[in-house]
Amino acid sequence: MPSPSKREQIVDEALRLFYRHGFNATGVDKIIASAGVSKKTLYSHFRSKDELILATLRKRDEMFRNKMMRETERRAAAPRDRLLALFDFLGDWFNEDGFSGCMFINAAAEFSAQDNPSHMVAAEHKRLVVDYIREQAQLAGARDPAALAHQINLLMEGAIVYAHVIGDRQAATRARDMAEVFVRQQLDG
Amino acid sequence: MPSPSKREQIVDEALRLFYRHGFNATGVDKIIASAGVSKKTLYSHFRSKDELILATLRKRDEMFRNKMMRETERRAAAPRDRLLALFDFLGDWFNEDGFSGCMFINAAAEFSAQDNPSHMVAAEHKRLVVDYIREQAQLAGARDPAALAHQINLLMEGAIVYAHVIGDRQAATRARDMAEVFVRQQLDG
DNA sequence: TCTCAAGTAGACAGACCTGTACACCTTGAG
DNA sequence: CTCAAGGTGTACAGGTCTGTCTACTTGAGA
Repeated sequence: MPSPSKREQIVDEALRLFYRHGFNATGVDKIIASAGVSKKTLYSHFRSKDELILATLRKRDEMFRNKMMRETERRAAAPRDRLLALFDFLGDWFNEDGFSGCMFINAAAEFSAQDNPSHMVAAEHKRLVVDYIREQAQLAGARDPAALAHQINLLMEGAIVYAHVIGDRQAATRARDMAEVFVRQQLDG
Repeated sequence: MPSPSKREQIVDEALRLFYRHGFNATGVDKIIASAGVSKKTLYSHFRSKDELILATLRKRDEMFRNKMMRETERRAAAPRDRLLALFDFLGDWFNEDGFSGCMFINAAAEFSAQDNPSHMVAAEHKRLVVDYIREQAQLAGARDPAALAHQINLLMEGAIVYAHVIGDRQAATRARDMAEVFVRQQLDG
């Protein structure tokens, strides 16, 4: 049975390279060289490059949402404050070294067809993020948690695009200020 | 001297293919086959594929902003209404056949480095869109036209991501409703 | 110590990539 | 009619891509 740790090495390195350089621009040869494994090992874990891409997207989804939840909950205890703390998390992310936008937006860009498996994983990721926001909105006592979650998520997506395409460093705080309006709308008065 | 109409044929076809399938995934051979020109003709107009990509992005920028302005101004006469009509334009665009997101977000995704020439054209496009919104905000009498323009544009970017990645058909109206809040904030009371 | 599974290194097939070169055709101006 | 410029079609060089294959090495358990 192939070793799980080798598999992890491959996925971790593929994640880094796909995120930095894109999916089509990153060859299998570069992945195995960086991961320090042979081509045969890679193909014993994954039937094809496409399957490896799917595996990296699933891992990224898990890692990203875990970090988002952890960081958001570390910053604020009350659900209402957490809705805004999401944007502080974004701000830190934007200023990380090697920030290259949202990997799922990038995947949707390269795999444009909605029925492409990678595109579908990206869409699922976005839905799961909205789910988390909706939970917090519900805990905070929002009148329409689903609507508020979509509003907040839409602002987050906008901020990500701003930060990556234009390189706007204020994107996160700008979006946070906007989000505050909708949070107040649903939780005050 | 190479014929300008041939050049236009090449750029038009490259635009269609790059938008639908992505930049790296579209080979020069496919472009010349679709455009009905020989390889030599393409390379007499463009020194390299990269240069062709830049030319298509510049044309897309021109076409997109012209259409955006035309459609927005057709829908509403008053600058204030135009700020919201932008989202009606987006809604129509999202429902067009072959909608594949924003070509400049896609370009930034494939050419992730901020100093990549294609990425820089994408950033410039976004800045020019903001400029137009700011003009309208100013005409409408906004207290802080630049801030309002950024708010509206951030909502537009969010809507585009929603529409493309998740395939949300309501993205444009959702964003429009959100924009109304900020327009009111600056133009009423 | 023997065995066998998992791994490495690397050649290879076959396709596709960008960009160049060569031979030929077409067309309009002098 | 001549001829030069722009164009076509296609072969080609040199490289990269994915995915398969062979031959060899390593290490742990019976």
